[in-house]
Amino acid sequence: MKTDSSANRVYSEIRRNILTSQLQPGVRLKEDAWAKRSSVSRMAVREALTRLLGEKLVVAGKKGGYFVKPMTEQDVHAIRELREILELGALRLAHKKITKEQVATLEKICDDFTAMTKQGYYSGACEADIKFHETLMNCSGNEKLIEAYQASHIPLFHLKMGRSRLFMDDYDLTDQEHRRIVKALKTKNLKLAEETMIKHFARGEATVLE
Amino acid sequence: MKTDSSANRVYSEIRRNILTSQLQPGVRLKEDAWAKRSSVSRMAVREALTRLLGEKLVVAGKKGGYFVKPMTEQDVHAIRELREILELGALRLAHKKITKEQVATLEKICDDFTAMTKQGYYSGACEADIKFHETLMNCSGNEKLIEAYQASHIPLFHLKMGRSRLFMDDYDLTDQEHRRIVKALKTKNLKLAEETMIKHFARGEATVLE
DNA sequence: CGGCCAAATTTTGTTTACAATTTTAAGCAA
DNA sequence: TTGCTTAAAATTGTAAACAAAATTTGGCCG
Repeated sequence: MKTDSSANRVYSEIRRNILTSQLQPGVRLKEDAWAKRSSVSRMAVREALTRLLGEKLVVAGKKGGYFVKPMTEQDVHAIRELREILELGALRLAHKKITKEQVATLEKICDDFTAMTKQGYYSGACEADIKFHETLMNCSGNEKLIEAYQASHIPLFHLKMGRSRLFMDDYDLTDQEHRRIVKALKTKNLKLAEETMIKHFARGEATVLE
Repeated sequence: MKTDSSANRVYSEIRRNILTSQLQPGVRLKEDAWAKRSSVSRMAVREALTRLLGEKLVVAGKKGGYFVKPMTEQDVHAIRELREILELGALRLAHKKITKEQVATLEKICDDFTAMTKQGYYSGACEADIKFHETLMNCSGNEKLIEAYQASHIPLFHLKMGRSRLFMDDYDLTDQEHRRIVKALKTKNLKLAEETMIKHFARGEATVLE
C-alpha cells in the first residue's frame, strides 16, 4: 500500500478522529458518508475500516456495519492495570540502558510540562504528560513492548484521565513525580523509580475515582 | 461484518496459515491467487489483508502489495522480554483472584503435557505448553492484558522456541516448572511463583541460544 | 556472455455497478 | 394512540471492469 493511497488517507483521518474523541464511542461509521466527506470511493473507506477493525479501534456489528469501539468502566480499569504492567516493565529495561541524551529529553519534557501548566495551557500539559510516558517507553529499547503500548490505545484512556484532572494540585504532583522518576533513572536508583511510578499510577486512579 | 462473509472466511484462512507458519515470513500475498484459492472476489481478499495489516501480521510493501511480516532475531528477543513482562503481570493479578476451578484447569493441562511427552506427541506437548500460558493469562481476569498478549503473536514466537526444544530433558524441566507455578499459585506463594516463572523464561532463552 | 532497454505480462489501485440485507417510514386497522 | 404490515429507502456485501503501476520477459547491442 502506497502511503499516499486514498485508503491510507481516509484511514489516518478516521483513526485520528477516534483517538482524539472527535468520534464518540459507539457511533456508526457509514461508508458512504465518509466516502463523500473524504472524497474517496466507498471501497477505500471499507479498507480503512477493516484495518481499524484489525487494530481493534472499531467493532463490527453482527448485522453489518462498523462502530467506534465503546469503552466501559471495566475497560478503563483494565487499561490502567495493563499500562502499569507495561510501563513498569519498560522502566526496568530503561534503567539498564538509558542514555544521557534520553534523560535530557525526559527532563525537557518535564520543563515543557511545568511551563505549560504555569501558563494555563492544560491541553498542552496533557500532551506533554502523554509524551513523557511514550518517551519512557521508547527508552526501553524494546520495539515490541512499544508496539504493545501503542496498541493498548493509551491516548483514549489518558483523555478520560485528563478530563477528571481539574485541579492545579494534581498537575503539580504529576510534575514532581515525573521529575522524581527521571532523577531516579539518572542516578540508577531503580527501586525509587519503581516506587514513584507505582504511586504515580495509584494516585491517578484515585483522582479519577473521586 | 457478518461472521460468514467471504471476507471473513479468507481472513481466517490466511491468518491461520501465518500463525501456523504454513506461510513463511516475507512471502508475498497475491490477491488474485488467494481469491481463486478461496473462491472469493479479490476485494474480499483485499479486506482480509488490510485487516491483517491492522493486526500487524502482514506488512505493506512501499511499492504496493502485502507480505507476511518477517521476524528478525531481534524480534525474537524483544518478544521474549515482552512475554515475560506480560506473563509476570498476569501472574501477580492471578495470584489475587484465581479460583479452585482455574487451578484445576491448569493442573489438567500439566497432566496432558506429561502424558503427551511420555507418548512422544511433541507437537501436542507444544500445544499444551502454549495452552498453559494462555490459560494463565486468562486467570489474570484482565481482558486488555489478554488482548495485548494475543496481539504480541506469541504462537509465532513459541514455534521458534519449539523447534529448538529437541531434548527430552527440556520437556521434563518445562513440566516441573509449570507444576511448581501452579502449586505456588494454589498455596498463595507469589514469591515462589514469580521466581519459578522467571527461571522458566530464562531457561527457555538459554535453550534457544544454544 | 552480460548489461540495458522496451514490450508484454502481472499485479495492484480505484471506480462503478448491482444484489442482498437492514433500517426507516408510511399506511392502516384495532 | 398503538401495534402490525408492507413498501420505500438506505446501507452493506460482492463482483466486475478499468486504469495505473510494477514486474517479468525477451531481444538487442556492446
